[in-house]
Amino acid sequence: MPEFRTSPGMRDILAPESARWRAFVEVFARVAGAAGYQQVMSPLLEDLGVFQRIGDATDVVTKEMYDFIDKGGRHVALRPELTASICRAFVQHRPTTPWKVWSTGSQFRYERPQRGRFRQFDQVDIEVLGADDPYVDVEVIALGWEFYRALGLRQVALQINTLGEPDDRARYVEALRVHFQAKFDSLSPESQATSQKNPLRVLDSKRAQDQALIASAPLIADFLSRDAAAHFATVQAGLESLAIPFTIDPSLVRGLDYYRRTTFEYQGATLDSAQNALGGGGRYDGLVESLGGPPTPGVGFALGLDRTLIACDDEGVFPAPVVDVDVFVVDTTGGEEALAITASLRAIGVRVDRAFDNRSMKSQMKAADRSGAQFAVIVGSDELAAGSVVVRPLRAERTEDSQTTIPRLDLISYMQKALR
RNA sequence: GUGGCCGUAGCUCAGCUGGUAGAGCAUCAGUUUGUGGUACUGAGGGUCGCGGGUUCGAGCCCCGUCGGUCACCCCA
Repeated sequence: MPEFRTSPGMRDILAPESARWRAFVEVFARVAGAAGYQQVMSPLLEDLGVFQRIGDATDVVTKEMYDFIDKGGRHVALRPELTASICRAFVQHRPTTPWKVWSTGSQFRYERPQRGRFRQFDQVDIEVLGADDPYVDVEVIALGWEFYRALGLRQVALQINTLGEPDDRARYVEALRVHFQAKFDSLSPESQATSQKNPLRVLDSKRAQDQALIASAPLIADFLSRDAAAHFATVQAGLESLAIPFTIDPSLVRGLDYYRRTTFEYQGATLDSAQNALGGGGRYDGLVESLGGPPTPGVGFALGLDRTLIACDDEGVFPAPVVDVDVFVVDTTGGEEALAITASLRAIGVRVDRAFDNRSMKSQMKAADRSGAQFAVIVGSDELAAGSVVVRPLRAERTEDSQTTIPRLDLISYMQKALR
């Protein structure tokens, strides 16, 4: 065992998976860009207070934050999510609204790692600030849906719900509290505690013991104001007009306290129940204000890279792209020729690799084969003396005279034609 | 934070009721005195996670610890 290895919940992403991650973000950037969203890059580190506005009742804030005092005495934290940072950026820069942005990057939560869950994890993210229109909710939800389709995923289920206006939500939470209090003893010990702090969250419990009481719980639908009900109805109608299938899940409350009105979640059918949330989001109309900005409606989502890639594996879609070179230079005369040849070919945009350490020709040819190159350019002592190089096709069937010797000076134009 | 399972070469793993380590793949080299993909041959590489204990003797048993994994929790 090496003395040092990655810290728990952290990992190295090596090739070919690293290329897949890059491609993943590129697809997302394309989908978001095509809808008029622009990228925002915010710091990994913020004042702790930025994230505390997410809500004191959430585990993300109270138990899972990587926070510390920096050398200047500031209490800072590694971001546990993107939304709060982006809202802080909105307050700081006051862009014109609607501000439609996408973002991506690592986030940090101190949790026990398991399948589809790491302490450093990546998401892609969409936020729209400054528009109250239910059709923004629809656009955002549809964007996530499109993205999954662009990856090739088919077995994704969209769940939606509404939590109502703040007043609706407050009355509903109170009704839930009463409901759970009445049958307190039949709740699991964990849910008993949760029902005191945040009754909504009990609806999220996966324990069998709690299911009966969850099923008999009051429904948010009975607490909605006219405006909230109308908003939700328009969201549903919009999704229907786009032919995006969805299910209304009254227990979909999501983990962050800032959600108001619309909430939604994309669930992978192939993942089992524990970590089946590929992505989720909703409205968070009060968040910007709580960060010191003007009253500003907001809606957005975050999609987890790890879980989405697991879903891709399960469906056999979105494989890691192959990263090959075009040409591999084999030089048995010491390597200086290879230096010149690779430089001149790279200068015209040809992807070129070479061997080092003056290995045997056989060894270099093996490396050439593994590189995936279409051609090997071979320089031995004869070629060096004659001012020529051998160009050998590697992909084609092997035949005795498939290779050809050309003057060194003709190599650039030869390759330009051969690789066209 | 709680619990189950696991921890042997770079990777995947084998190792019977305890007798001081093996395979496949990968790597490197050779068979082929300049030329890859197949085949054959060989080589390098392990203080069996770490620390204690039991024993004449531990990879194998016991305790602890660290790490991994899965589940709860939480959430993406």
